[in-house]
Amino acid sequence: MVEHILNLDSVFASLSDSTRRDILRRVAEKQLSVSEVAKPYKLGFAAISKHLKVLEKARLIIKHRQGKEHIIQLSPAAVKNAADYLIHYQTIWDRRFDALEMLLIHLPAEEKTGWPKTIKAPRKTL
Amino acid sequence: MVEHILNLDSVFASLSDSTRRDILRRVAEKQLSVSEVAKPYKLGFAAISKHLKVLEKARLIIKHRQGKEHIIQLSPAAVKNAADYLIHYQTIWDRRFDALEMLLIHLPAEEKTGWPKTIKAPRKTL
DNA sequence: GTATCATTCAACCATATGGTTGAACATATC
DNA sequence: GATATGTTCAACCATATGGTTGAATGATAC
Repeated sequence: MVEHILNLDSVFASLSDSTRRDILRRVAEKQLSVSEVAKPYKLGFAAISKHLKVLEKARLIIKHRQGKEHIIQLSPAAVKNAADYLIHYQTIWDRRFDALEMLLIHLPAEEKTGWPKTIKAPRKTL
Repeated sequence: MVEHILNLDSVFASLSDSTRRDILRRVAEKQLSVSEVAKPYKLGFAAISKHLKVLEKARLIIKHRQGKEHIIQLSPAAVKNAADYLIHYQTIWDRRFDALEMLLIHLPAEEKTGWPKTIKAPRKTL
């Protein structure tokens, strides 16, 4: 099903930097040259180049040359795969979340859950 | 809607380490003491303790004392929030993915997309 | 109180990360 | 060919990360 190797370490590491998340977001809207990518930030070109290399290694973007410019685009396949994984994670967590929620709703708090009282029980409306 | 501050930097940084992802997965199944968490890995206790602190700071787990043991549980609220965010991300990406797919289906490849020919077009069945 | 068990803290080390600067490389233009 | 433009590379710096070891803390057991 998943054709490409999804390196979760590098994908999540890529996403752990807000500049890179912002770059991803902008590149998702429209393909950009490296200069265009760099424009909004007060970083040097080399720094942007490094960020792009991180994103490229994580297969979140594709870089290719067009004349003297290097064009950056979101890498559709890798993004799709990452999204699939995240959905899977989300499912696991939601299930667990529901289970914990059940516990909290049906048990008299602290007694069996072993939670400190300062921890709020999750709410359905959350 | 989101009550707690979701620090995406620390959440994604937490998820970028496979040991921590594994700990999260195991703790999601069942609450564990620090020793129990540590057991499967060949790391020292201090290393595990550090990993747990990273996860705690990212609000992905809750730690509390029970006698002389420290019990680790998945932090439901934070996990729910993280999952919500990931779903959102996934939605953005899926939308973008669909848009790229449209482009690739309806245009004669390389000419207007500017993609190198070695890049496979995404497939509906992916 | 003393010993023991569970865990953390402190100090240290190696490597990774995010940034800088300035030189180098491609491509386009004159 | 010379020059300008766009981007990367190399070297460097500061800080963060992931690990170690050994001492310190906190709670239980004797």
